[in-house]
Amino acid sequence: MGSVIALVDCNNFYASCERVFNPRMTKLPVVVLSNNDGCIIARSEEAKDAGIKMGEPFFEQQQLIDRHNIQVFSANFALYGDMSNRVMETLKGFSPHIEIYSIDEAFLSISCGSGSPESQAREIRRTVLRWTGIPVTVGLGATKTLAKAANKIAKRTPQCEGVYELPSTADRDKHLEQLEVKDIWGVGYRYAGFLNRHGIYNARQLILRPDAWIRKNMSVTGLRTVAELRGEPCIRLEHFAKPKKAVLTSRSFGQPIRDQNQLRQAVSEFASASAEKVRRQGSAASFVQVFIETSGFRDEAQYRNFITVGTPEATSYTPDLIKWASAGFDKIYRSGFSYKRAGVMLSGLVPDNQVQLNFEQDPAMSFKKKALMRAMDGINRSLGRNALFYAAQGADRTWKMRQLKLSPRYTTSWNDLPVAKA
DNA sequence: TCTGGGGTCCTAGGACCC
DNA sequence: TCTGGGGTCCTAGGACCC
Repeated sequence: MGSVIALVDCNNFYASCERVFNPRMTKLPVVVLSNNDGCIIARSEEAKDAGIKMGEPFFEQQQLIDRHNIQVFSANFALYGDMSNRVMETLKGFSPHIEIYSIDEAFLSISCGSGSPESQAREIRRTVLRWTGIPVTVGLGATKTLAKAANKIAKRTPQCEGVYELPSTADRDKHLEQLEVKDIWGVGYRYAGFLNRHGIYNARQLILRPDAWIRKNMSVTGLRTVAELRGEPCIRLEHFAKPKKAVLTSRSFGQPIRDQNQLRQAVSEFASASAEKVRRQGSAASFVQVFIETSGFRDEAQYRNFITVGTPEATSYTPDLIKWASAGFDKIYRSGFSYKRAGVMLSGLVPDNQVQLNFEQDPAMSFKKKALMRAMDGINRSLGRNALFYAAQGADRTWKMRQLKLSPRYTTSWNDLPVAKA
């Protein structure tokens, strides 16, 4: 007794970020595109009302966009990441028990001591909006899954005004009738179809099924989801971010690449970016995976392949990782194809300070490598990504993304600072 | 035609999340 | 012309061992 889980979710987060610095657009429909200006990955309410679909290719929605005068932005993840930090810092003021679940969501454990959970939730909403300009919705429930469910209901019910609490009393189950199985956290497209075929359409019907049936058809993860819907906490609040087990950097290219050297440069760049992410969490990688692929949408010869290369000892040293990635790449590259996408995954991540040194290796060298990486990361942090980069990455960037509608990095670059005019 | 019975470890694939 | 990117967990089945 005494505490409840709140799920705070930023509304249409990327679209909202763009609007914070474009007050003129407050009432205009806004969409944000994925990398390479490929798909629509965020929509303001007005854009949703206009019938713009989530995840659809931009070019297919172009007519609708023109007709409704929808404002279009290329993804600006530097901006969104920074805005996310501001929102999360604000939330930390409301509860020390917080799990940052994604770029735009956090679970908070709220104690019922100081005001009802609902009044606290309303205060959270007001404060985040005032301090960051980002509107949020808060769902309240006895478990994470119920908080998620409450959030879903709040979002689609205007009368909730951004806050909804699933009651903890016995009649909670009736409220679960409002929740379609496809909207349950942990039930995706496949399971929703399966459940529907068995006559189960909403969360209430689901929790009435016997455990054995759930276990058999939806595995133990399904069982956890159902227990949580019944009000029994099974998924803990993770206060500390767990280190990632694998890190991936991949991109589609603005233009297809046929040339081996150019493609190798892209692969080197992805290896370098992944290495930096690995260092940031204090890890070293035991495996390097490289993949390359052709478009899949084009009516021409297709090729995709990947390779896993084991490193002699776990490392986070960029030149070594570029070397292994390039070697792998040269093994899987085939000429005569138009490549559209490539990526480098680093896995088998171990804490950097526990790396087993090869006995032939000079400990002083390992120390120098780490010092060099620290210096390089520091310079790139202060002067911008890739201020320093390796020759292997190539200087011409022929494979760069298309980002025709990029907004300025208002909050992370002095040059892009918004200017108030008198 | 017959072709044990366990265990463990690894991997590929499928499900999910944002 | 143009179709995102980055993760986690679970399970089944094969390899291998005794």
